[in-house]
Amino acid sequence: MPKRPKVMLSSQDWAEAALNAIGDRGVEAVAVEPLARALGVTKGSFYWHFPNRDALLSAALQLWEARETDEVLARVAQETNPRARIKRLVTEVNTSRRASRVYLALSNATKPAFVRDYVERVSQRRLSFITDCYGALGLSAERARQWALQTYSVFLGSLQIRRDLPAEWPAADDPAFAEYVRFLMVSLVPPELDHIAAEPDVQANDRAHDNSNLSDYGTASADAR
Amino acid sequence: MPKRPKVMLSSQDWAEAALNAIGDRGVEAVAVEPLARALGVTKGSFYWHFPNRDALLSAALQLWEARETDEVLARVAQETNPRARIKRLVTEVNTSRRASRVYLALSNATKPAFVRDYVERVSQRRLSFITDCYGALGLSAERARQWALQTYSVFLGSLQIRRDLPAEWPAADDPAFAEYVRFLMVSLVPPELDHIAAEPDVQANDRAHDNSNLSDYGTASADAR
DNA sequence: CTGTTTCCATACGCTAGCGTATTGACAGAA
DNA sequence: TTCTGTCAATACGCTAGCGTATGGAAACAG
Repeated sequence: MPKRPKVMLSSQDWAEAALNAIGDRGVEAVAVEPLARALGVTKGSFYWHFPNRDALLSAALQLWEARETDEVLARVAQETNPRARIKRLVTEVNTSRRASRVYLALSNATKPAFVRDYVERVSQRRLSFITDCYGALGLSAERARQWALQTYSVFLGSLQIRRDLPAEWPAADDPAFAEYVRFLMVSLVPPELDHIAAEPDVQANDRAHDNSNLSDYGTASADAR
Repeated sequence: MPKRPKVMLSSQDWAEAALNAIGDRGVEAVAVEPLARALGVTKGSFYWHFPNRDALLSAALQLWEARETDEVLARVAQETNPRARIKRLVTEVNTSRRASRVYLALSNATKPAFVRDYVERVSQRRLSFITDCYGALGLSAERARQWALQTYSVFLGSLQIRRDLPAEWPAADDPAFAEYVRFLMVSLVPPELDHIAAEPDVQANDRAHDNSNLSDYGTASADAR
C-alpha cells in the first residue's frame, strides 16, 4: 500500500535536493534515481518536472548563482565602508559550512561542461566585488587588482584548509579564530590603505556610495586588464 | 590481426596513466576500460597487474604522494633561508600546471574514502613545512602558525583562481607576474620578520609589519591614471 | 457522472563500467 | 621439443543509472 503524500513535489524541491547532494557528495551525486529515493518518490515524478538530468543540474545551478548573489548583496547591505566589507567577507567564510562545500564541489566539477560557466560567473563576480572594495579605498585599478587577488586567494584557500585540515583551523567560537581574523586583516587591509584614500584621492568618499557595481555582473572591472 | 607491441605494460605505466587521467578529467576518469583503450590494450591486461580499480587508485596516490614529497625536498635543497623558501613556494604555483590540477582534483574527491587520507597527509606536510619556515624566522609557535595558515591559504587560493579565472591571473612570463609575486611577499613575509629573532616581543608583529607595505611598491609601479 | 489535468508508479530497453573465466601467444628453461 | 610462467584478448554476467512508454490515481471542471 504505497502511501500518498499530500504535499507534492515541485521542481524547486528537486533543485534544492540536488544542491544538497552537491554539497554532500559532489556533482556526481546529482543522479535521478538516488535523488528520487531520497525524496521518497520514483523516477516517474522526476521526468514529469524535468526533461533530463542536465535540466535538473541547470536548475540547481541557477538557484545557486542567484543565492550566491543575494548573499553578497545581504553582506553589502550591512557593512558600509570597504574595510568592514572585506573583514565581513573573511569572517563569513566560517559561517555557512554548506555554502563552502557546494562551491568547492562545483568549482571542481568537469563532467557537464556548462557547470564551468556558472562557476566562472560567480567567481568573476566575487573577485570584482573585492576589487571594487579596494578601489573604493582609493587605490588604482592595477593596485586594487593585486590586493583583491591576494584577498580572494586567502578566501578560497581558507575554504580548502577548513575542509582538508579541519583540525588546523580554529573554530568560529574559539577566541583564536577572532585573533586570526585580526591577524589576517593587518595583511589584507593594512591601516595605510585608509590614508591613501584621504591624501591623493578626494573622491574616495563618492565611491563609497557607488554600490551599483554589484548589479552589473562585475563586467566593469573585468575589462580592466 | 592484432598488433603485438614489443614493450609490455607495467603497473607503473598504469599508475602513471591514472595520474594523468586524474589531472585531466578528475578521479572519476580513473576507469579500467577507458584507460585500457587509451593505452592500446584491453581489460585483460589490467586485471593481471591489479586486483581491482581501487588498487590502481592506491598505486596512483602513492606515486603522487611520493613525488609531492620529493618535489618539496627538491625545492628545499635549492633555497636555504626561510624567506627564499616561501618565495619559491609562491612562485612555483605557476610552474607545474599539471601538478596543480592533480592536487585540486584529488582534494575534491570523495568517492573512494581512502583518497582523503592521502590528501590530508600531503596537506598536513605542506602546512608543516611552511610553519617550519616561519619558525626558522624566530616566530613563536602560535605566530608561525598564523603566518603559515595565511601563506598556505594564498597558495591554495592561487591554484583555484588560476584554474577558474585564468584570464585574471598573470602569465608566468608576463612581467606583471613577477610584480605580483613581489607584492605578495611583502604581505606574506614582511621585512620586519627577519629581525624578530633579535627582539622577542611577539605582539609587536602587528604593528611592525605595516610600515612598508606601500612604500615598496608605490615607487615600483608608477600607476597610470 | 464523465472527462481532463496533474502528478506519480511501474515496467522496459539501453549503455558504461566492474569483475571473472577462459583461452591464447610468446619467451625462456629443461 | 616440451614445459612453464608471463602478459594480454575475448567472452560473459552483473549493477547502476538514464531515458521512454504506459498506466493509474486524485483533483477539479463541466
